[in-house]
Amino acid sequence: MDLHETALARLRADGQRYTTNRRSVVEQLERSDRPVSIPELLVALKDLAQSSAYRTLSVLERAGVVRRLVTQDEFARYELAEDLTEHHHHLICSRCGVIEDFTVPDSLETELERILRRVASRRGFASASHRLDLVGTCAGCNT
Amino acid sequence: MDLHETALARLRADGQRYTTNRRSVVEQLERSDRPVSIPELLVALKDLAQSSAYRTLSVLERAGVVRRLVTQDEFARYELAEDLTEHHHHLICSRCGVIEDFTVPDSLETELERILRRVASRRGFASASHRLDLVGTCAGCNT
DNA sequence: CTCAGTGCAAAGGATTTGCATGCCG
DNA sequence: CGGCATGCAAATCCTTTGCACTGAG
Repeated sequence: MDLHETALARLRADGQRYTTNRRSVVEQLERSDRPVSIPELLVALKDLAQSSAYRTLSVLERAGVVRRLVTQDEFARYELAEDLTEHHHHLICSRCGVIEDFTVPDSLETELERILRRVASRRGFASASHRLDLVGTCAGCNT
Repeated sequence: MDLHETALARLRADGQRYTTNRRSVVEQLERSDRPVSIPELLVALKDLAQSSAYRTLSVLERAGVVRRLVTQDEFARYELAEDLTEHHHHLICSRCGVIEDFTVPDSLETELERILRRVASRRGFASASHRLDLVGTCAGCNT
């Protein structure tokens, strides 16, 4: 199924429209291979007002189209929802805040899932997803 | 080595003192079995001013005594630095923001480390540590 | 046409900071 | 004693919100 059709469907299900602004934001996230902060988004989409960016992303998040990431960085970052992309993890630079995507072998993922499911049920946590990040300093910041 | 001696040593190394306030904060974190937010800290330590809490934790973080965690929650949370406690992971409640600790089998940790080390070096990331969290809704929020 | 979405500017709220005071080393 | 840490209050800055206008359906 197409990304935009899915986005449209999810917004509709949430009583929302799929407007030009919202489509632009989704397209921008699709174009990027890493989570995007709002300042970055505003640079890429000159006609988007800051408040609209916040509002749009908030709506898209509630509809399950995007996911909000919070890091040590000063800004929050957004990416397409997990089920609209490939399951992946993040390399986070603790110096400049940039985030890159990476994946691990399926065998490890499966093992992880199995163990985490057990932990969750033991603690009474519901419908848990996991998050595996690598934190360090990126190539750029090391030089 | 004792926790407070280590804290003292690390602060000294950073040109800082280990004052009463700072010791109280470290003790409070030691006492808690989960990361603590600043509002929580202020309740536990009535005599601590809010600005001092922020400043103290900032100093302790720079000295490598505590670690700052950021979640979707409105407040940041702090815990003792990884090497002062046991290596562990977090169950994060996306509803109320509470964080609980958990551990996974050594075999999985080892496997994780091995693979992540490979990913990091391939991407030019330096001295990376990892972070594995479970996100869901806690027992309290499910009822 | 109607109402949700948008832009602008102002408000919110966690966190940071300036400054005077007090305590640690 | 001298300078760093602390408290108080004010300032910052990301994010949210009020309001009037515009555009989608």
